[in-house]
Amino acid sequence: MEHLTYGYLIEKTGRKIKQELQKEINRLNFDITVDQWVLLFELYQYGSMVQVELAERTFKDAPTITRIIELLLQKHLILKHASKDDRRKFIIDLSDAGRALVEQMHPHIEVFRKQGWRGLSLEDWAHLQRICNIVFHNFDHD
Amino acid sequence: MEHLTYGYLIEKTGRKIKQELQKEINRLNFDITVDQWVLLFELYQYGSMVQVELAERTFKDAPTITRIIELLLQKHLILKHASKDDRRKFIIDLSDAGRALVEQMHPHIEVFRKQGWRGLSLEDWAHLQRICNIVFHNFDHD
DNA sequence: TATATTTAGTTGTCAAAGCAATTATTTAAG
DNA sequence: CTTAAATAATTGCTTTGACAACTAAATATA
Repeated sequence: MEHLTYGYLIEKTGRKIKQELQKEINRLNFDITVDQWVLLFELYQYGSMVQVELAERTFKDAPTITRIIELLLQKHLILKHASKDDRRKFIIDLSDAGRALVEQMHPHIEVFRKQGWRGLSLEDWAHLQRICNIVFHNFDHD
Repeated sequence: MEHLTYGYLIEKTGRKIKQELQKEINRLNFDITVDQWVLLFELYQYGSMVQVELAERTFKDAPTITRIIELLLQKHLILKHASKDDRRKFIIDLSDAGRALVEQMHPHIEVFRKQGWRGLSLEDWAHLQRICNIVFHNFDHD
């Protein structure tokens, strides 16, 4: 564990969380990736959305969103239809199957999430938020 | 910024750091990626190493290391030679060009690193380490 | 010693990240 | 009103991450 830098530490931790969550999803026999889950859950929480909004919310770029959407369409978990007021836009919606999947997965994800936070407090959460947000902000623009 | 989970927050922050560091490296006209930098710097700090060791130190898996090494060889920044005592192993070394590059880049990377930590203290660093290590450990094995 | 198990490294596949370039459409400016 | 600039989404390219399957060599076991 020598002397990692904060960037290294954060990246390593994030990768670990993602990797283990993926394993858990696989163990439960749900056939989607973590990033696909994130996108579905976003739609579940905030309702149908245009692709740019999805990109902003998930901090992914437009091409990445395009491709995740492609995969979720193949799995029939979302619907994509053209916007009427702006013909450049496409509105993305959960399908019934998508909604059902989110509702089935959500409790398991919550359990997983809590397990990862074992031994940590709400105060720690406040710390983590503060630190990450400052770092993020320090790099945002300048 | 709604109500992110810790996993989300950590991943988002890590991605931001990596992205901005890459931009900085590009601005300075160094022709390598962040992950290639990490590997070079590891060799610079700890000396020549076998691929498994590089994998452990950087928390990357063997195939990823194989491929990063391939790219660094193309750029003549490292050397790869067979180990005498174990014919499965390959010893990876910095080339003179690699060493020179690290020494040229290092000060800039340090400046970048410090800029990202603006407004944060040593105590914050201790907090971050504690939190990340606990989360990591919570997922390590169970 | 012969056989089985680990270990080191490689290759292939798919998903995702980041970037540049492109198309189509909308909005702003002249 | 026409042209220029901005926006939404897509496509292509390169790198990385995770996993599975594989080869070759070393170590352990019978």
